[in-house]
Amino acid sequence: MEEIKELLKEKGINPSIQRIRIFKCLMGNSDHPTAKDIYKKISKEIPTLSKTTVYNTVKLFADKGILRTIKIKDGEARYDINLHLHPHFRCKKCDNLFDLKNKKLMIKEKEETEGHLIEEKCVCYWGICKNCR
Amino acid sequence: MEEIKELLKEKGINPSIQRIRIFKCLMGNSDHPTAKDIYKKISKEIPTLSKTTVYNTVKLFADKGILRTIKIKDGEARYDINLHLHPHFRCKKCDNLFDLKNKKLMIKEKEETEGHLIEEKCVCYWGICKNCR
DNA sequence: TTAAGATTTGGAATCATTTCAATTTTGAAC
DNA sequence: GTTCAAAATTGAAATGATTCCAAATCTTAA
Repeated sequence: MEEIKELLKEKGINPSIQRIRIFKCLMGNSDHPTAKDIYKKISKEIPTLSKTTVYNTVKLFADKGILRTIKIKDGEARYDINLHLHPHFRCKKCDNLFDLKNKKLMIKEKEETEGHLIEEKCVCYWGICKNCR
Repeated sequence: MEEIKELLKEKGINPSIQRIRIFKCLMGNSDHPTAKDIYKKISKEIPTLSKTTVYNTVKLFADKGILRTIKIKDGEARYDINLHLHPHFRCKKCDNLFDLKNKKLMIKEKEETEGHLIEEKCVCYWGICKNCR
C-alpha cells in the first residue's frame, strides 16, 4: 500500500485512493484485466467509482510509462503492468490474454507454443513515419 | 477485371460487381485502405453502394483467406491483400500504414527502421489457448 | 417465366471509449 | 483550522466504427 504510493509518486503521479486501488488491481494477478474488469472489482470497495476514472487512470499510467495497453483483434483493451516487452496471446474462445515466455518471436502461424495453438500472428509498430518526422 | 473474377471464383467467392471493385481497390495500391476509404472511392462508381457491403465483403475476403485485417492501436481497421506475413508500421501523426520490408522482427522500440521512428512494438498471437483446446 | 437463394442496402442498434461540465477532494498558503 | 485554487472524480451524453436485421434487388437454374 505504502509502496504503491511511493512508486506512483516517483513516477509523478498523485496517489489518490482510486489510483492506488487500480494499480493494486493490475499488480495482483497476471490476468490482464479490461476496464470493465477493473471497474467491477474496485467499485465493490469504492461504490462511487466511475468508469471514466478507470479510463483516465489507465491512460495516465500508460502516459507515465507504467503500463501497456494491449489490443489484439477486436473488443476491449487489456492492461499489463509488466513493461518488459514480451509477446501476448489472446484466446479466441475464452478471450483470456496470456503472456508468452518465448522471447524469440519466431513462432509461426499454425504452430503450437506453450500449449496454445497459434492461428494468427501480428507484428506491429507504432511511431512517427519518415514523412512526418 | 477478368483475372479478378477468376481469382475470386477460385476462392469460392461469387464475383459480384461490388466484390470485384472492392478487390481491385485493395489491389491497386499499397496504402492499406480503411472501410471508409474503400466506401468513398467505390461509391463514386457505384452510387448505391452501402457501407455494410464493404464490411461484409472484407469479412468474406478475410474468411476465405484473401486478405488480412490490420488493427494497430485504436481507430479503424485497415485491410491488406498481401498475405505474405510481414510487419506493419502505423504513423501516429498521419495515420498511414506501411509495410516493413525487414522481416527479422528484431527491431527494438526507440529505433529507426526504413526511415520510421519506432515508439512502440507489439508482437501478438491469436488462437485457441491450452485450456480451451 | 418463375421461384429460391444469394447479395445488397440503409437505418437502427451495439458497445467500448471519450467528452464535458459539474461536483468533490486535496494541499498549500495564510 | 480556514480558505482558495488546482487537481481529481463523477455520470450523463456524445462519438464512431462496426454489426444487425429485415426489406429490396439481383442472379441462376429449372
